[in-house]
Amino acid sequence: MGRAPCCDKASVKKGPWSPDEDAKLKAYIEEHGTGGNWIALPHKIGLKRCGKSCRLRWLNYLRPNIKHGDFTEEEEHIICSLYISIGSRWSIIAAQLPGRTDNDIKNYWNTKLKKKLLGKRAPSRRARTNQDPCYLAAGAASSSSSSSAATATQALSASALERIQLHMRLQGIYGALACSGGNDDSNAAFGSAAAAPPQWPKLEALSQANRLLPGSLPADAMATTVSVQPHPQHLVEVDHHQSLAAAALEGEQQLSSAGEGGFFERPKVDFYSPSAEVAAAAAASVEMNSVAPMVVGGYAGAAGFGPQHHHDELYDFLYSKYGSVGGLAHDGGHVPTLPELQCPDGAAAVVGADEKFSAWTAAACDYGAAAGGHQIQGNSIVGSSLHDYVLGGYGQ
DNA sequence: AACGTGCTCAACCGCCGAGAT
DNA sequence: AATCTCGGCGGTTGAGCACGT
Repeated sequence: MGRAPCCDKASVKKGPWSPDEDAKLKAYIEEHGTGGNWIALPHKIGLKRCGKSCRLRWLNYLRPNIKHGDFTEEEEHIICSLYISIGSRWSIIAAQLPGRTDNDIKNYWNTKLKKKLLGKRAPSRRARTNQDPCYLAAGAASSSSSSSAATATQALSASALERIQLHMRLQGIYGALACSGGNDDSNAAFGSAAAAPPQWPKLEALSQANRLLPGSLPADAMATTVSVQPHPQHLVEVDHHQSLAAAALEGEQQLSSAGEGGFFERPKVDFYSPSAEVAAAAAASVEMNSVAPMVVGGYAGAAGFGPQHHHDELYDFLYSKYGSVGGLAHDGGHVPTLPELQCPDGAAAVVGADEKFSAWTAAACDYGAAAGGHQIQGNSIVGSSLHDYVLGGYGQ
């Protein structure tokens, strides 16, 4: 049942930090650094705190150049796009937003953005502790470790479910705008530009100036602050097809490297690739591309809807063009660009993301692009279990 | 004014992976 | 190779505040 706690809980103070404790911790770290040992640090300063607590306090609150509150539209957009792409990898998302902590982003997502995008109320305390069916459905996956019945539904994490919802909402928006008349044949829909479903919003580069992290921080203060290196070749400069191919190739490699016995069966991949060399070259520079899952899911043939289109769509959705519940103003039609995601831990993060992707794209992405419809085909378990959860979010 | 409910966010918990021994 | 220690991460909790009735 896990390893022993890192400190003696009986002699360790918990709860909110006092200004005095903050001052002690800040002064010490600014002068000496952490010494590479958070556990020993509180004893050196004379704080009755757990080392992990000190680390958290420093990283989330005391560290220089931390921003709190007031997320900009651009930041919201980045968070949403990355969440759709990689799920709840808050540290990776935080690495794209200088000055923001993973904790802040996580809180912001859970309390505001999720509701704005999904139109879903956060489960009440009562619902969480009792038997609220919606909450149980949503939380089934994350709390199912003790269950021996590893159903497909349970294998989907709560964040994956939310991402399905987000995608479906965008799908619905798209369908309402672009798809006149229903389409019961999903394969036909994929082959038709007129009925093509949207691809994932593309991540593009923020200006480099906006990406650089403060260089004045002590090295150990950057423990979870990942340096974002200038990137010589932005996705935005890469031919779209190259990006698709590269991302698909990378996903292919990662999935194959996951070895045999994977939980999910891979869907058949049939994506456009100009050439293997180009794809390989692009793959070397593209750490992650949110288009990849859609490629894996079989959408790559869709034509006529460039990444900017869906990027705009997400933005418009987020900022009320389509009457989302958020209601934030969208001034002047300017759409901020999104960052090319640079994973601090590189391949591992990508692999993890793709595992999630393969999970739900394979299981649930074979749904039709019918206008206004949110059908899920090909996996009745996922479809039925999602039904209430998904539809419950509409109409707000 | 009093009460109940919902929201926010700082902090905690427990697991995992990496590195050291 | 096995075990231990630590940093890091994502999920969850709960105190305090805001708001509605």
